[in-house]
Amino acid sequence: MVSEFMLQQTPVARVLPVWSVWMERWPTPSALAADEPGEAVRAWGRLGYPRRAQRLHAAATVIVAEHGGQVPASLDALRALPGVGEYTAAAIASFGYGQRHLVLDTNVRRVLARIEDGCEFPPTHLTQGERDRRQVWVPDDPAQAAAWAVASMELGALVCTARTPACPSCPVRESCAWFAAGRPAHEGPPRRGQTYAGTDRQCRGVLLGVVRDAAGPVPEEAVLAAWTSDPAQATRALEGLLADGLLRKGAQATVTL
DNA sequence: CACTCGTGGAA
DNA sequence: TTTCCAAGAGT
Repeated sequence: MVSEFMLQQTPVARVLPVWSVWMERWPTPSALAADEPGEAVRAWGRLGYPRRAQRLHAAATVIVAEHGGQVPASLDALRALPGVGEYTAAAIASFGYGQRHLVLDTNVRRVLARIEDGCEFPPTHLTQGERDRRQVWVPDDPAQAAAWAVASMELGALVCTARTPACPSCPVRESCAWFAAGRPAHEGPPRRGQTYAGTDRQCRGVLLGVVRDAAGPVPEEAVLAAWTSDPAQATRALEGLLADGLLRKGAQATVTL
């Protein structure tokens, strides 16, 4: 569950070291729940999207309060936990409990888009229709389904990659529609296009980083001073971080995690 | 459905 | 140097 949270939009290589330290410190949901949410945010380091740390801590609290400290096995119970969406719930139930679910992450979506649809990339947004069409790929036997979930994801992560897929060494290239079609390039508009420099997101990251890397409470003034290009934006970002509970007001105009 | 929310490494 | 993008979730 911890690794699934950390891997939401963050590469494996960057997650590994943080995950090791985290699991050493908080081996169980109750251990995490007993500590401060701010400590979870601090231990999150620079993995990005620190709200995931906050939600993981909140999920641990719910697990202790409602599930006896054990990560629930049912999809519905998992889905009800903060920070657990369709993918993460299916991943935990499948990888952790050997259940039969469609674990449809970005890797598997790409793999099946190529194999079945002959398209280089899946649509931008996941629809129920796509989900229905992929569901039939899941083996009937739960253990086989769980193994298939891991395998299809690994195939996408290591072989059938987004940029330069290793088709020559792909074990299923003979049954891949995209390969058979000569690997046609993606049609349509660019799939993404988000600038990051100068955004509120970057600003929030800078401000939170100041507090995260400090030993104790940081003067509000010092936090805002970390973003000089647009003071109004800094003020707005700080308010947002406080509203989100990622930062808290301390004594004497200071802020803490 | 569209938008927001971090970060850093590889192409 | 700029762009792309990595095991998504919540509003």
